[in-house]
Amino acid sequence: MPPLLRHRPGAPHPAAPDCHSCALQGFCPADGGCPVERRYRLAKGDHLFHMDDAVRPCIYLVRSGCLKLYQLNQDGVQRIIDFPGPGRWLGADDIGAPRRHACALALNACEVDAVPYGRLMAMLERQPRSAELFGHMLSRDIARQQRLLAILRSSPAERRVAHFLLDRAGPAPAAGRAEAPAILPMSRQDIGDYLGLTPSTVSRVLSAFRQRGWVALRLRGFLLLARDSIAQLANLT
Amino acid sequence: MPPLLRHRPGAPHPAAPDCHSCALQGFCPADGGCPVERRYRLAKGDHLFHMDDAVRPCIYLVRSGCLKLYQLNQDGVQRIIDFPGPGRWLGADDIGAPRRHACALALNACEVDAVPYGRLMAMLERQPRSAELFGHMLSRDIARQQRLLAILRSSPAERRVAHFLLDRAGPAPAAGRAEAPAILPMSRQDIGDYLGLTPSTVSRVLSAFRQRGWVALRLRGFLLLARDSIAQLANLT
DNA sequence: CGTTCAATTGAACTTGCTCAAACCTCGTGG
DNA sequence: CCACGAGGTTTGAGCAAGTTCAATTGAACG
Repeated sequence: MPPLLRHRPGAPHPAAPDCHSCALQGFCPADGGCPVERRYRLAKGDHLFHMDDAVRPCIYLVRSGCLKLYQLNQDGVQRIIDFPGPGRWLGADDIGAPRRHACALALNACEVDAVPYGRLMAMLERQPRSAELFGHMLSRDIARQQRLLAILRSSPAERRVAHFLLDRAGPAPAAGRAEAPAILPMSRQDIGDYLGLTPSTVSRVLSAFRQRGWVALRLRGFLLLARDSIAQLANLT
Repeated sequence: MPPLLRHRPGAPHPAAPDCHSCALQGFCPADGGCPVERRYRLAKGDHLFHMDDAVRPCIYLVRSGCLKLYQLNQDGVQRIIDFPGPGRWLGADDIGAPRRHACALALNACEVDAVPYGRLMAMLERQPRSAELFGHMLSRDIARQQRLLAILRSSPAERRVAHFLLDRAGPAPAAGRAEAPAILPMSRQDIGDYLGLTPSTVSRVLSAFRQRGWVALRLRGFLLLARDSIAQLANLT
């Protein structure tokens, strides 16, 4: 079990924990009743939870770092579900289930805040239209899954990778500002599993992008040099 | 707007509406407070709602028939999301959104019951652990999406079609009983869009199954002759 | 009975996979 | 400090699967 930060459970959170990029944006009451209970620090390779763990009734907010959410087949083959990073949450789809249905592994050093279901629900119920709020909260994840489904259904490899890179790079920088280097903490194998491609194909496509001058590649990161070209190829709908 | 059945809103549902196969199985109070407000009858080709319609705060329970849930690209290309049939619901992922993000089209004659969010939520809140219940309700859909994701990521065409047929055929009949004929109300194009294949490939695979004696094909339906072989090919994990 | 649209089938082609070899990176230990 | 080894990455050649395009068949409906 990973070490946890000092923070008195039950008390309102001592300092605003990155509210500007929080997944609960707009749901917390303005009077500072932050529902975070604990902060976990994970080192690279640590598991936040395993498949078939008993579900601790919490959702987790990712503050920094990047995780790999995956399932293990009985064949031992992994099925990547997602790579949640800062501003995302995990565990909401295990609400009401007895055991976790996936593993969550830290790809690099991570900070993760735990919010107990009880506090989340109490907070929502203090708001009018709690059902709508909760639904809206979940709908972002459903929409993300559907975007991935759309890509997997029938896109060539280059479009899949283009989409993935844009997703990793985040929103475009303000006009006139340079692209920030983006990290790629997962292996080519992981990317391939996520996109339905083989590691070889991922590598080939990335090399092709590099040769066209679209990206600068490093082993665990990249820099977008031609976001427009990549976005055009990805053909975002 | 489709015609609606006579049923006094606000009153408890006059007759138990197919509770044995209802998607709300286990959530309704035992004392008969069925939250259904109205029943819609749709003819083949009718839309229950369109993309970008203002969201009427209801979820819809499919009682009979089969619908096509899809989005329209700006290119005019359709993206199939799902084919909800009896016992499924629609619209839960639009909770909290201002506009519907997909179209729902009846593929044949359908009966659909509407449940207002308000009643659903009131019903859940009368139960202990309403959050868990609601989460459990949604998790079935998420699990379905993830199963589809797994298939799309890297299965050959035959496995995709095998999986689709098993999904359409429903659970195996009791030992010794014959397979019931299953309907296939959608076009080959729709099946292809759903599975990430071309209509040609779908047709080829179905023909191959027929030639192996695994299925009997009709234009808008089929009959499983060798469920075992197909299940083995689908290799359900 | 003819029209129309969907489904089937065939042939050539393209894409991404498989298999395999070479290479790079990084941690480990001499 | 350097050599070594292990694992991940890149790249190539051949191959198999599915697509594209087009022609044919079939079914439904006026």
